[in-house]
Amino acid sequence: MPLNPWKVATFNVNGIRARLPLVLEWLSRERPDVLCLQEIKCLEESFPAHPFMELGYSLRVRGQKSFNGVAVLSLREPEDEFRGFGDGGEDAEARLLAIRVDGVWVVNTYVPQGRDPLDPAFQYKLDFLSRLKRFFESRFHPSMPVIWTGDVNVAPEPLDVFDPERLDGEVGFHPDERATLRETMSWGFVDLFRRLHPGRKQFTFWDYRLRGGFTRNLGWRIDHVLATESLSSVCLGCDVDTEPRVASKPSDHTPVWAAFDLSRLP
DNA sequence: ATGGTTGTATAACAA
Repeated sequence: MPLNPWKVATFNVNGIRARLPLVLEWLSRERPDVLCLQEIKCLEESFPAHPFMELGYSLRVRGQKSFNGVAVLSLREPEDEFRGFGDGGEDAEARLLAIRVDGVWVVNTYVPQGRDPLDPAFQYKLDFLSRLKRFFESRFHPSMPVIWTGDVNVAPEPLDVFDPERLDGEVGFHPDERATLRETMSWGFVDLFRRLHPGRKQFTFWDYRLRGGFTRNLGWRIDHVLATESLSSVCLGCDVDTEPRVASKPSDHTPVWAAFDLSRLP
């Protein structure tokens, strides 16, 4: 590792106010250059900004009362940002927040969960993923250093769910979602975790409702750090940190991080 | 088990 690896991390916190001590502890220890949060479940004015600022982070928050909500923390001040798609379409749900910092675009998304393949929310999820591809096409170029990260709510491959036979066709592991995710990723994204750890079964989310779900490893890999080729080529590591998932009062997700040597960017 | 738990508008959703 070089002296200054540049680190980005993603964490679906399932309520930032309920998770504040856990997130602060993890952030103090890991000190990523950028931390993307999803499901903060509060308005921007209710986000506990001060303890993060005391740790030296700049904050961008796109909040929503009770549901959804995303935030991006960064050690340096963002150089630019996108709050929502900004494409003229519906932008009421707080699910997208992007910043450019240290010359890297970091796009943080909380992709709709989809509820059930027969629910209208499922099509909304597919539409969100398609709209994201158009967002990437219109704002960036695949030759740029771009990271798409967050809770994507789709397990890409059978290895990414605890029981691929039983879960085939369920929300989160439906062929249509997997195909739509591939289509959006085809703009120019590499799944860093899978590229670095082929064949490894490692989840990022374990449903609270399955008793002993974490211990029995009944999980899903649905939180991702996806990067364009230039960043992928200087990636130093990408892994899942399960420690916050076994702490007291855990989120149902756990952080995923990736490190890069930006000085070697082509 | 059309179950289970958790966070938020502390009632009923959403996940």
